[in-house]
Amino acid sequence: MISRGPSLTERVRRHIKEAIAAKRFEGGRIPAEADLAAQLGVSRTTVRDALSRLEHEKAITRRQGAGTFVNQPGLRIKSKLDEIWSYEEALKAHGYEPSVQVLDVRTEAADGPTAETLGLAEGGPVIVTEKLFRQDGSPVILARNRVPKALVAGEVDEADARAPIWDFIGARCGRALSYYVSELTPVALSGAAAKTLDAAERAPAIRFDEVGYDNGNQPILAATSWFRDELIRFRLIRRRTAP
Amino acid sequence: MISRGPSLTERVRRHIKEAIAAKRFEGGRIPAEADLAAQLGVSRTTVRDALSRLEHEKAITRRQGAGTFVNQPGLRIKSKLDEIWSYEEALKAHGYEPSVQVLDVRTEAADGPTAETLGLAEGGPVIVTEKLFRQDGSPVILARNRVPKALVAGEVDEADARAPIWDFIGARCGRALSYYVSELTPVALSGAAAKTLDAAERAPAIRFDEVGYDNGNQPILAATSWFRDELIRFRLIRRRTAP
DNA sequence: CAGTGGTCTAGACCACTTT
DNA sequence: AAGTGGTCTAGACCACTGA
Repeated sequence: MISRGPSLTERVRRHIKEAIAAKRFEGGRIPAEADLAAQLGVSRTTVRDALSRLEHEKAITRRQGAGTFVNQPGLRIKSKLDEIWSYEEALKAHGYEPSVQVLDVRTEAADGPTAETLGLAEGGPVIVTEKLFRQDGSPVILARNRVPKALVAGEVDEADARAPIWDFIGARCGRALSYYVSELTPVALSGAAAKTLDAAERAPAIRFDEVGYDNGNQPILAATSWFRDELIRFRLIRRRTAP
Repeated sequence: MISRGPSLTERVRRHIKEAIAAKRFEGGRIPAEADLAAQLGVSRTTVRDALSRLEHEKAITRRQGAGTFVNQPGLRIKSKLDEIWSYEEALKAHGYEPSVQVLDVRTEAADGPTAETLGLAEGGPVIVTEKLFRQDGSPVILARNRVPKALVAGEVDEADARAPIWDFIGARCGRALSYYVSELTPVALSGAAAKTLDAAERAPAIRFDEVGYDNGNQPILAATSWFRDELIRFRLIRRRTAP
């Protein structure tokens, strides 16, 4: 049967996911929805909802008339670009133990573009934190986060800044980061960024310009990050979408 | 009522999508699921399925207990990286009329890595096409596609190669491209690639290394593309996923 | 508290794939 | 023809939001 947990659908999803991980499905074929429902003692709708979630995670493939199948491991990619939520986790997925160094925490006046993206008056105070992520001692990611000071309760010190940014926002702003809209630009590292990342002048890198939104689609975070690519690589899955 | 079309759910989805585009929902608030169901004369399940699809496309946001809301236009991004399916379409979304130039069509022996990703014997013949996409005359994307010759019916000429690659595969290989797994690397353009793209030596760019799969998760396409970023920019939405 | 989306059931028929 | 996922219905109760 199924272990306890949140919703029935979610428990069914985890149950199937565990079975996939344990390779309990012969030939990668998952039993028919009706069979699963009978086995687990739930309705077919519940099974279908669970399978839909797994399909969306690219864990399985459904083919009408044919059946439901476990995806190849290559498809179940770690550190998919669109699912990265924490740089620490992304680096861990690459097999290294990351370390975080807080370079700076300061309050400054928002410049024009920042004020605009965050919906502030120009010059309104923002808290800026800069962090450097290392892998085996080598700097890999440089991140600069900007949060409106008005949203943050209390003062911010280095220890606060060390936590992942969404933890910080959840704890200190009374709301949760829901998603990022990210823009991705290839750059040649230079000056301070190159030095901080211990990279050659004009070394190729990727810059992320991101805006973080809360559940109500209000912008609460403006972030810029630089990635050295020798040590971290991004993958994603592209699918056709309906018109 | 609802216009004719594929499935009821899909028709409901399009109906709602049109209403969103026409701004027929006051204050961006979409009626309650039960109301929509009654209005359209379908079950609430059908409405929910349609809304789920729209939610996945980031067209709407659902908040339990509160309601369903139209997303801000900024969220409904064009040319999202994970939804790009045709470079022509992506360029059009940037507001330019793209042109395509076929640089080369040839048959060659697969090298080791290509043979491995495509599941061929080493040295097995692959058809290679190289295409250059321009925007207002400026080269923007250089794409190199490799397809196993055994999959392709008949000979391939420039006119065949001019079509989008999935059209070509659908028409000539008897199967459909279902999705890509893409790896993204920042590079400094040099040599032939820099020259072809009319870019400065060591100009920053992004290289895509991709494998295209069919419905049965079989690899049928190995592609490499280079993008000049001055003219095209990529965005994506990052969301938290369930553990 | 009323209203909303979230979960869940039981059952029916259809479209497609495989044998 | 048998078996599979896809669609659709009608109805129930729960969890959460907001006034």
